Amino acid sequence: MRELCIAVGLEDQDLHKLDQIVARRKIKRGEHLYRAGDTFTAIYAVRTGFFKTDLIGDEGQEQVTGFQMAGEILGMDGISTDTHVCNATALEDSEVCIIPYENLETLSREVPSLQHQFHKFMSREIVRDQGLMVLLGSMKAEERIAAFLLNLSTRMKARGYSASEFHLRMTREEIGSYLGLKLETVSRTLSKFDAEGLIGVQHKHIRILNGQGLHDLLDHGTNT
Amino acid sequence: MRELCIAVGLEDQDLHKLDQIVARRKIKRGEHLYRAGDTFTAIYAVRTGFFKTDLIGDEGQEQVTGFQMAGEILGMDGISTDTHVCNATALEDSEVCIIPYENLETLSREVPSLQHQFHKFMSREIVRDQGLMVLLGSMKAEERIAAFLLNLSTRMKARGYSASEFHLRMTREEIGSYLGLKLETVSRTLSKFDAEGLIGVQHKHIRILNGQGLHDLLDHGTNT
DNA sequence: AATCACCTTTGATGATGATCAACAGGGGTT
DNA sequence: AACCCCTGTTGATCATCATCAAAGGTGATT
Repeated sequence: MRELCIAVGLEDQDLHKLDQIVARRKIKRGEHLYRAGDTFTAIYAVRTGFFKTDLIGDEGQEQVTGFQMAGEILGMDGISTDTHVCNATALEDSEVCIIPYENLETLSREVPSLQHQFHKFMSREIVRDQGLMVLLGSMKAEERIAAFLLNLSTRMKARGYSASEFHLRMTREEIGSYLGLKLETVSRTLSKFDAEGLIGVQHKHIRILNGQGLHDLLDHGTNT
Repeated sequence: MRELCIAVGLEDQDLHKLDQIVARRKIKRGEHLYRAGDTFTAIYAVRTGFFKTDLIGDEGQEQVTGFQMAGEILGMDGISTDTHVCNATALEDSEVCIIPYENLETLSREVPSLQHQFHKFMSREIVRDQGLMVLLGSMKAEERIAAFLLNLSTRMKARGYSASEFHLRMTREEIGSYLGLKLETVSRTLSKFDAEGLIGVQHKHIRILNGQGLHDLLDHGTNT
């Protein structure tokens, strides 16, 4: 339990209380953790694996709204209307902690540090979404891809994996959907970065060869 | 106090407690409610007026992340790091309720319905942001403008104003920034809608003449 | 090992919206 | 009333990325 993200900073006794309301669940690759329209009952903390969340627009167009890895929280979109508005799908065999929402509210009334931690996670999600809005609203294709790769790299590193070499769990199409680009543009841009020596691309295996070079792409091509 | 959005559904006695921690503040047009980098101490409920929030990217490019009107909450981005990440600016003379965050956490431990209401507002913000991500990631210029106008119309109506006739508080440039478009594109698209009889445009005064027509723009031009 | 489905790459073309530029209109101030 | 600045409109051109199309790779399944 100690590694459960939302439990950071809890006292032993409080951790034990949290432990009692939490269950676990394994999700196989390709399975849904929840779907848009499902009744909201719990939020989920990713223990292992990799997820995507997506929204289906009114006419069936899919838009990926996020990729979640170990330590990240899923499902907070459901609190607002007691119904999940997005789908959550495992992109590899995964395991989550199920945190029943009613119990979480009750417990966080007893444990201020848990309450505060939960609020921070909600707020972090808001900040993350707004960062993506800036990306979608003002960056060009190359900047989006560079930002995406650097973001993934940072998150991998924070989890003890290599920051410079990793496997993409998602397809080019899913990346494109997330970044507001078509899959061909994603593929082309990755090829270009590869040709320029910024990264090495072999299928889904990515090596960051010149992180600074990727950073430089972000710091210049912006509009006034 | 009763109209304070976050207070919906509270008992009289709880409302009184909330009342005791809340203060008010007037903000003149053009003034900041808070700025990026300010220490986070409170969230704000708009009582009257109109705000925009924006994020300044690493090289000074502004991106509007939202427009807030009466009953909407500002500042929840700050919980995550105890620092506001965006600016909030009044677009007309306005008044807000100041809800000191520490007091809110304390009180919401005593008042479950307040706690739940607060969580709903955070979640609603997440859902709103994700809706905007879909707009930015997959809609064309005309669809974005149509969606924007309809969204404004709906929110005006919910507050008792006319849904078919209202004043824009923001400039074309701010609309463009919000929608990921340039101001010229915003202007051109509004002119086109006007020419087609969908709306009437006189400077910042907008009349919705054919709401269904605007809706139809959304329901078709989407990608597979 | 062979087949198949899916993912990816790459090329050619075209549409959308950005950019550059000039001008018009309002609102406020003196 | 005259002026000025800010905001908005409109036109012409151009860059970016979407679209259409074809072919090559990979991994899974039989």
